[in-house]
Amino acid sequence: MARRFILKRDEALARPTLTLDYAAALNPQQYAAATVGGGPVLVVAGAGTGKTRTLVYRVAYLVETGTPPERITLLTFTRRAAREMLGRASALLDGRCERVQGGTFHAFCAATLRRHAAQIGYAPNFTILDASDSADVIDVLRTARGLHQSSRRFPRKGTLQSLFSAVRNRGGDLAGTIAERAPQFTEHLDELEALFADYAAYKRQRGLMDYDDLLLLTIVLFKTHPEVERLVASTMQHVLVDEYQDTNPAQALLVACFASVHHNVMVVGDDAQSIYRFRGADVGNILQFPTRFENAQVLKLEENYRSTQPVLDLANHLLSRAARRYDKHLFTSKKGGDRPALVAAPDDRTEARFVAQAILQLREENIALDRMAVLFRSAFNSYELEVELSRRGIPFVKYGGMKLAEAAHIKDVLAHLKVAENPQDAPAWNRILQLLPGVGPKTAQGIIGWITTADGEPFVLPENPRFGRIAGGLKRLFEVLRAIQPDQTPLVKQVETVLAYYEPLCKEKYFEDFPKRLQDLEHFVGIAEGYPSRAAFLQSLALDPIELTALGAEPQDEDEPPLVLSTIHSAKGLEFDTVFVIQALDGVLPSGYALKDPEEIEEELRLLYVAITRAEQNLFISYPLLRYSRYQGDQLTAPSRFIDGIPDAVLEPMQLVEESAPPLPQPTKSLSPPPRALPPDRRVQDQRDRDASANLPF
DNA sequence: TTTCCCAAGCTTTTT
DNA sequence: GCTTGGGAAA
Repeated sequence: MARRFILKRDEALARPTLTLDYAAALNPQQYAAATVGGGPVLVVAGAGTGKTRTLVYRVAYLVETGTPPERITLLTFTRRAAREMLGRASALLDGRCERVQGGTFHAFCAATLRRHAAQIGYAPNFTILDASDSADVIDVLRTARGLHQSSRRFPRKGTLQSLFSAVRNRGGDLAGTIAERAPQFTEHLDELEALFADYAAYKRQRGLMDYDDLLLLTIVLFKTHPEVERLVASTMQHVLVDEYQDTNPAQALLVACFASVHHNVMVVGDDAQSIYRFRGADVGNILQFPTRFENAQVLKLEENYRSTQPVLDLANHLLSRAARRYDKHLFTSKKGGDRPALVAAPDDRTEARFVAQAILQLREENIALDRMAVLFRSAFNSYELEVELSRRGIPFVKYGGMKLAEAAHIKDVLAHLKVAENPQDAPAWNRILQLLPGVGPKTAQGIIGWITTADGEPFVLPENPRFGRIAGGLKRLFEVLRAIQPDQTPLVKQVETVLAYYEPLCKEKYFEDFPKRLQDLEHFVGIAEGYPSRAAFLQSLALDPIELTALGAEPQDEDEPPLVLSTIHSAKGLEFDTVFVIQALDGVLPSGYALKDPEEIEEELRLLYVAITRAEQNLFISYPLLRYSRYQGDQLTAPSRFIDGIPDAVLEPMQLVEESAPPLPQPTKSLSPPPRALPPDRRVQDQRDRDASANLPF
């Protein structure tokens, strides 16, 4: 290691006057973490122990004690989290905290790579591929090799993409990954290897990077150009990493790089809340932090400020069932609180009715809608509930699931912008060319081959008789591209230009639900307004995707902040007064896919743990006894193995009872239709009789 | 070569 | 319920 020279602090700053009273605002453990000196620090923070608060105060403390805010880097899991923390720190202290560098690993790496692209043989305008873009690229390459028509079944593009990604973000090799995750494809290993290599070469050649590249190429950049690593690391006087339990090996390595000059790195996390193993996250990172970083201090936050003791009792109970022991026992000094309730509903629809009614009832008790959340394993688990909420006019937003930029029509528009930004972006070309009538995969490939190898002015169509049939369409497309090419044109103008061209095509392609899509497109213009440039816009959409469904929220009750529906993954780090966990079924939570691997089942258990520890006051876990399945009609279900057999003293069974129907009005002679059959009012009744609830006849 | 139609297959979580 | 893949018509 290089010799170190420690710069003394400026005299004026040596004894700073702190404007915040840290000791009063924080408990002793939080205070210790927020004000700890330099060096590597691991903060193990159980759920609800004020981790975010501590980080916010940590940022403020560093700024107050003289660290220039732009020398502090706060790495978070989503950009939303970074924004929120820096906003809170600013509110606490002053605007200086806004200048703290904050964001995700991916965003930070993308920015670094743009600055130093040339050093790894990329142009700075490289395009970022999201997972489905990347699958599309793989699909084209697969077809080019003729693998799609191999006699034995060959994995699909999505499967290939996730396999390739798994190989790269776990640092293994293809053969091993296939053996472990998809042994049925072992016979295709040679072809897969070749395709994998094609994919890497193709991206490099066309200036494309997928999510894994952002991290891995940054590491390559650092390793091949140590001076860049030093440069970057020397600007990072303090590195703070949130949700460290969900970092993958590449991210852990990056943290080490970032901290390689100043060694001031604080990582915060909770091994019991690690829920991104499927994405390559490795709990080992947090467990091995003390060995990886010399002289690391380990601090703990243990007292829970979020939840009532009954909620924590359930959380603790759940963790005690894990095969791996977690060194956690959450406690609170809060008194009182209701036992979490377990609700067995006869079917999905009744479950949805129960949740909707309970929400209305709680709202009557003055709990704001946005202080309540409904959490579930997978985005589609809430469909039934969404219908019910809409029917009752309860406003909601949904997080998780489909992203705006994943909708086909939005991808189409984006592809035009991407081509303008990076004319080498073959997958984007492929998309926009195939929108033209008469252009299919083959023609598109031909044109792309010609475009991406042609020198000189992009978007100028030569006189080429081969394109006769489609010349008109191509000509209009190229006019649009030329019009938007310079990024000096205001972004909104660019988007509008593309839309004017695209809308007729869109109408043609998606005739049935064109109006709905048109709405999204108009919304999309509104989003574009917030960005200074096309480049910034594209990067932001790739790295901080906007929830499609969050936009769809009915704005009918503009002034009432909406109820939150969210996948458990997307609810990470949030808290709510009341939480409903729905569809707590075996095969859903834990997911059916997880059942073959004990490690994965354990991750599902942690997922439920994360869900229930979001609750401050009220917690309801519900499941339907019958579920409608697309192939098999109604199916009997089993409650999640995680909640099965938890003592009533910890998780209280609650029975749903239908209000008895009002007496039927006497039929009259007139044939006027009966009054619109509104479903009778229902009551939630609390009964102790668990067995009766198991076979509700209704 | 494109496009249309039908059958088959599968369906998680996210940067 | 939706996407993907195959086959056949245009």
